Amino acid sequence: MTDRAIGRGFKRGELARRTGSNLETVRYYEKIGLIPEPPRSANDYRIYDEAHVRRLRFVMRGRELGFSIEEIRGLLELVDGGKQTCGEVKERTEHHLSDVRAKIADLRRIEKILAQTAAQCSGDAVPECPILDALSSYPDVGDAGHR
Amino acid sequence: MTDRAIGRGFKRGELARRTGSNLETVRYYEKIGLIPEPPRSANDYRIYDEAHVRRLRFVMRGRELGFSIEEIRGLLELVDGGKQTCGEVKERTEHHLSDVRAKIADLRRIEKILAQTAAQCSGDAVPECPILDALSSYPDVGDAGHR
DNA sequence: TCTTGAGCCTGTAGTCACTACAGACCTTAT
DNA sequence: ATAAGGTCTGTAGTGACTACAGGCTCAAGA
Repeated sequence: MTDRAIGRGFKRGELARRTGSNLETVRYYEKIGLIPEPPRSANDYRIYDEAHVRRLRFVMRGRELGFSIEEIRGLLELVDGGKQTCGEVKERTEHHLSDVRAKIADLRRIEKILAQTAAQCSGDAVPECPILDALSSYPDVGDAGHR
Repeated sequence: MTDRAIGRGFKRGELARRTGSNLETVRYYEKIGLIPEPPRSANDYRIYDEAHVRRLRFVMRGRELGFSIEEIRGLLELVDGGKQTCGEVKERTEHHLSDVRAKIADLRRIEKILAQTAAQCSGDAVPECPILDALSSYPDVGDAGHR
């Protein structure tokens, strides 16, 4: 192969390895336009460089912090547009932060219920089970769409 | 229709309304075997009764508490088996509780990073952005599969 | 030289837990 | 008579991947 001729590029496997991403995810991100289509070698292998590594790391870091693909796409547009105002980025980050905090609150509510219910339980080999009772009783049926 | 003739049964819409679930979700749960196939009226409408309401509420409550469909299926098998030992149920609940706590810990870590990063940001219309810098730097690449 | 294995290519299907829709049928009220 | 609304079916779409089948090229070992 002509890798050396093209110069310091590397293939998909190495990009995945360097970024800690899954091999298939690389192709997926390319398909949905999060990372650019790289040039190809003579035998149609994708050839990446350091810029691709940085881009993919940005995406992965965003995912790790719980941003959705579309949020990351938006952040990348700000970056690519050049006219990235820090204020805009900060606003989106804070919006996302409030999403995260809402999720935490939700999970804490669930944690509380589970812990309380489990504590009521004897753990014996008895057919009566307060946990199953708790699952069977369904409070505030008329809830207006929260998850 | 022969609803009254069949006696105190009701149709899918009312089951959904009574349980607060989505109309289509009822059919979905039936398809995957979480709630039993109800008898049908002459015109092929599903006819439910109070037992279906209880069953569906159990499922929905479990989902609200973050149990997966398969976990709920398992819980239902314990219930249906009759030989439900409270100990088994408690064990599963506590296992799930530890999942929930792990998720909370994860989200708190994320919350912290986001809050710190946003705090560093001036919010001005400046092209340099500490948030984008933070997203670009990708710590501990060699992470062994946690989400 | 042959062969084996690794790595890459493509497109497609599967995952989870729904949700939505199209097109047909039936019921109910006006 | 007709219009609105509920129900039936199967299928497709969501998000964010992940996995696989079937085929190609390439480098190294026997």
